[in-house]
Amino acid sequence: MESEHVIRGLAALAHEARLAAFRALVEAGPEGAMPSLLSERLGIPAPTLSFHLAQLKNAGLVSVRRTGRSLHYAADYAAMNGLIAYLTENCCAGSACAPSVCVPAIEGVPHEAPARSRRR
Amino acid sequence: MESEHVIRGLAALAHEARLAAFRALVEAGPEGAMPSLLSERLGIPAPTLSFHLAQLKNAGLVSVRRTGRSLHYAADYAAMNGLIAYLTENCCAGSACAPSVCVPAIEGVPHEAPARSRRR
DNA sequence: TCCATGATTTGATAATTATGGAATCATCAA
DNA sequence: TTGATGATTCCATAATTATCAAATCATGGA
Repeated sequence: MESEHVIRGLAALAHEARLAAFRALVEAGPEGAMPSLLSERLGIPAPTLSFHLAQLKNAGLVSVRRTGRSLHYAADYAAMNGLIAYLTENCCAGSACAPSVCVPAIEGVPHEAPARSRRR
Repeated sequence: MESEHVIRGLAALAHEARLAAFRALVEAGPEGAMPSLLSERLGIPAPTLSFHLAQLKNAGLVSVRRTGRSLHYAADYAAMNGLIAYLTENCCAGSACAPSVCVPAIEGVPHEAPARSRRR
């Protein structure tokens, strides 16, 4: 079920701490950021932040990788674009819509442009 | 508080019934649709739908107008674009981002294009 | 080993949100 | 008025979500 996935994404972003964390990661770029940094930067206790990052991860909006004893969370641009595409799908009855696409300009892994408004 | 408004919008969309209703309204265009129609189309009891439409309205994502004894809810494209703009703000550290804009192609009231990525 | 550090899990509590039948409101036509 | 119709509000119940101290896990040195 496609919409279910979208709903999880929207719900994940619909919280002050998570939206702030996600935006910080979006700014951070493909490199991502460590929980300890985000915790300090956003003023969120580590366990609470961990809970919220888990939600974002569960929703597929961020990815994690480990380097030594620290983790690096990074925004998943493709997932974000997918969300936006779903919202704007069919929005203009077939015309006048500029594509909503966002790709990290920094080097990083090349993300393919997300599918757009497949009309029926 | 800007983010608070965005959070209300995201939370409003992060629900199966509301996302379905909003998308139906997005498809319906500026004309909008009546609750009774949506209720039947989406299979949602009238009181429940009314509750959810109120949430969408409270979040500023839809507008309402009355015609006789029926109401017409319509998607607010500018609000939707504002949401998307907020999410993609700073997403690419300043480059490579196509603008995310959606305007109703049908006649209707002309919506100004939403503000995009005002960098700091 | 043992310690220090970065991070998550546990768990108990608090707060918020969703549901839909019944009652009520709003408008119009006869 | 009265009746019919479109829609919302009330309200009790159910379900979900958030918080963070304390405990635990994971990794890399000394």
